[in-house]
Amino acid sequence: MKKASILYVEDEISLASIVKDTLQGQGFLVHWYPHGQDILTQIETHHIDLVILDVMLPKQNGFELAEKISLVHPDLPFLFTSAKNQSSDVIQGLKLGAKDYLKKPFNLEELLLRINNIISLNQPLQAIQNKSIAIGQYIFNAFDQTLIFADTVRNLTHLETEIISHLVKKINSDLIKKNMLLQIWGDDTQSNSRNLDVYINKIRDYLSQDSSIRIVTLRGKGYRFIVGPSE
Amino acid sequence: MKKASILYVEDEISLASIVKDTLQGQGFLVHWYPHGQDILTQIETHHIDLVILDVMLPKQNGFELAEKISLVHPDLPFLFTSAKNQSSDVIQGLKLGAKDYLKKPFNLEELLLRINNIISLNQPLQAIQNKSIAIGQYIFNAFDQTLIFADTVRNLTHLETEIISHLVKKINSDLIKKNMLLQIWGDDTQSNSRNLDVYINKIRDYLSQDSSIRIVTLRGKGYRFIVGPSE
DNA sequence: TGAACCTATTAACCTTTTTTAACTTTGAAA
DNA sequence: TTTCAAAGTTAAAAAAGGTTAATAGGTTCA
Repeated sequence: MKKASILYVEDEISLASIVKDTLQGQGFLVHWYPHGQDILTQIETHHIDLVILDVMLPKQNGFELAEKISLVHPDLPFLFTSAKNQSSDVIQGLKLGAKDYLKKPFNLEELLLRINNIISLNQPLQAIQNKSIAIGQYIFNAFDQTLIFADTVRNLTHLETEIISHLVKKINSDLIKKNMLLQIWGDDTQSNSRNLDVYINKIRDYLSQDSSIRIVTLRGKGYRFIVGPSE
Repeated sequence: MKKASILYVEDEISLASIVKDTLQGQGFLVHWYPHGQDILTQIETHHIDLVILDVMLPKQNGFELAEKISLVHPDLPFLFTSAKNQSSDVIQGLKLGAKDYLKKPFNLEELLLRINNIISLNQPLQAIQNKSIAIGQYIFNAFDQTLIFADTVRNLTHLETEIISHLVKKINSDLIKKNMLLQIWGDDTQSNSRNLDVYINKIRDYLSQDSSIRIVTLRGKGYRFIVGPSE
């Protein structure tokens, strides 16, 4: 399972360092910043699964930051930590769309549990390995590298399997092409991008016997893998 | 949208009554019980979307109850409310799989926000998926990327779809151009702004067959998408 | 070793979508 | 009424992706 990546904004250095170590100890990839400047750029360049924002930051406070972030990335989950412990503060935070609001001082174990709650909810499909899963009328098995349609078994290559796995993981939601390239080839060069195009073309062909399956192109962004009644 | 159904176990009658009224006022269907007996039967007979458990209950406490429930219904989300406010209690509750743990006394608005967080997270996709919506005499489907007028299906591009989605979301109210640019392109440069102008022009054309639909320009601000008799 | 085979990558050419550019119109402020 | 920025309109340019085929790279096995 891939490490979840957390963006953490906290200006208290001693606290930040403890939290960072704890999260890293649990296998998270942590990007820590003492202030909110250039946060949007950071989100663009790194793949981020969760944002943790302190509310009282120098200059731009956590609430303002959250608003900016969710404007551009409405599906990126975030939570607040804060010494502002009034009910009204908590409510303001939650209203902004925060998945949680932890009052300071918080217990580290509680933080971890709450993070796991958010992240696990956000990626419901996990262990695809060694399990056959249905894609419309097809049956896909990443371990066997097979795609079955009505008694016909098609043996897939490694990359075909890899790409279908990515599609399946993000079924009915958006796949960012750049992320796919990074995860599959390790870099997102122009030529890898063309390569992926070729594979998508091939996979579209493989899956063409069930018309309820579609790989929609989000030009300039990626793809959306749609499986379901299309009426 | 269907009413979400909540199972609520709380032995303090006066509190329970207030919470119940509040939840019902928000459109939830509430099943309240002062103790945990026969809860599993209740879950079998009614469809339940969320369980709220007080921790300190007579006989069987909330933790025990939660264990029993999640054994049989591992995907049914639950949260605790409790006057047991020790960190260790919270952690114990979360470890059992609770989606949240509210310390008493809690603010009712906070409760509502946290409930909404849990319930909306639990049904993230269906809502968007494959839902056609009427725009005057047109039918728009963001998922299929189609716009239908009297048997004629127009396939939309990704950006066209994106922009119409934004219009629809703010139907009959103001759309701030800057926000649209940020959400769609990630920045609000001059050239993206001209680009949006081009798309608005195109979409006005697409929607021109129903004269009750208008995209009014709010010069220097954005647009207002008006659908309805044009008094 | 090298021929047959399979997979991945690159290339070439085409189509569609998005962006940019250029020119026109509009509307608010001076 | 003049002026200028914002938005409308149209067309051309540029970029992304679709498609198909050729090439490269590596295994396997005689």
